[in-house]
Amino acid sequence: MRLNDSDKSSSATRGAIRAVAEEMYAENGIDGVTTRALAERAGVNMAAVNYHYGNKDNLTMAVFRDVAHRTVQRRLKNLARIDATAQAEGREPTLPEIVEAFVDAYVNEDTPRTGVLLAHLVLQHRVRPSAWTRAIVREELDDFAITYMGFMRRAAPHLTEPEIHWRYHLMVGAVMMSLSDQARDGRMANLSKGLVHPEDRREFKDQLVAFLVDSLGHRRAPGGG
Amino acid sequence: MRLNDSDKSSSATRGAIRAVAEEMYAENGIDGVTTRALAERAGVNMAAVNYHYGNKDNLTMAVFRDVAHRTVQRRLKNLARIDATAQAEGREPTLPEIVEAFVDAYVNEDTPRTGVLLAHLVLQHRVRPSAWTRAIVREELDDFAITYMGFMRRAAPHLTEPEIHWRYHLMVGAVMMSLSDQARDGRMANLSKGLVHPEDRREFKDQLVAFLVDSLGHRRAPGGG
DNA sequence: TCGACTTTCAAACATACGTTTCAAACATGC
DNA sequence: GCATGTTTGAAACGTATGTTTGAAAGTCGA
Repeated sequence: MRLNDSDKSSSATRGAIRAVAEEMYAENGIDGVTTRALAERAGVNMAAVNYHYGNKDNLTMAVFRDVAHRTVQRRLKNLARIDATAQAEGREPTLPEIVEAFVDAYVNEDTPRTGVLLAHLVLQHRVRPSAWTRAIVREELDDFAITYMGFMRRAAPHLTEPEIHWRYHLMVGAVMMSLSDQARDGRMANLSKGLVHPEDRREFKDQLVAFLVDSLGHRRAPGGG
Repeated sequence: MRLNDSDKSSSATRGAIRAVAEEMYAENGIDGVTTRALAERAGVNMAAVNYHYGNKDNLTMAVFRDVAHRTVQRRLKNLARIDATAQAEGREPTLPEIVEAFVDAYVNEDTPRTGVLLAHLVLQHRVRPSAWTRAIVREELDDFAITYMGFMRRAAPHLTEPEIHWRYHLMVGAVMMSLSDQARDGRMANLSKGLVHPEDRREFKDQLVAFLVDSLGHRRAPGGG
């Protein structure tokens, strides 16, 4: 028996566990997945999870670290492209451009579960922060946040430095909550009696971008009152 | 032994349980409070929880239903006052007015834990919906949402009907997440290296209102692109 | 075919939690 | 003061979960 998992990467069992974990986390949330249910659905013995991943937290962390990493990479690529275009045209990136670069990872066709999974991670970290959620947020997401705020600064130069921070976090909050509502066919569809369709990627993207661009586009008098 | 709790309302034990539950839910989150820890901190036997409340879910539901109810009542009162003033002046309520009516329940001095608790409820409902979270959301919050959207419609007549729904939910999402960050001395304070102070009620309110008013104040071209 | 290593499996294990039990303490009306 | 109903208390219970165990099965090179 080996505890080091560096050599077990090609096992079919290991892969099945990983794939099913991602599915189930997206469907049931992080606390809603038990080792037993996971093993059964993957057609695998329960002990295999511990054999291949050491323990359940390790598996969970692997899944979500990967999701976070892929999301950030995609966004950084988007931002780099936008930056290049803007520079070539002798201007700064625009707000709609950078907002779209942010939400793209969620509304994109080829990464269907990404948004829901990342929302689960972030909400879990808020509802019940743990060692592994903290680790992922710090190691995979924090740097990107700083980078993104740099772009916000350039695209919305009227915002003060505190406003940049506040609005970045408010923006992330709005997006995460809307993703979690989209996930479990939710409150919004319900209250609107079918008027809005959160599961429609196009509508989702349009409404999200519109809201976010507006929310970043103007400045109030500071200190107000 | 009585299972009906209508007569046990005046017990000191019952009150202690309830008070400590509210404290602990605000501090540790909903899943972070065990019957044992609660009983110990309240200086009460574990069985008292079940004796006075039937079971733990009942207690939790009582706490959060009350928080939700009080929040909604306060907001309705705010909106009624705003409406009266506006009508007297022959105009519609303004966006800053109705946004402030919304966030007031959280930034107010005399209800310090309200915001954090309600955020825990809403996030819990998203992360892990259960019978009792669903019941509270439906019975205490949904009606208010409809009412509030009515005010949004009047204060922001340029928004289409779907936009009203989308932006209400995006707005709620942003607020809930910012409250949960304020709660556990959080990511925002951290990333900004002390530049912003989410625990400062005044700053919190100003930034929140500014963000929300902007996010509701303008309309993008629908369908975009 | 053998032997060493890896992987799978059913079962047992440890633990944390909400809940129940039942007797003791308490309160209250007569 | 006693009988009756209420509240408290320590301990036991049931259950769900992640984890460990030890043997069986599989893999593969010599």
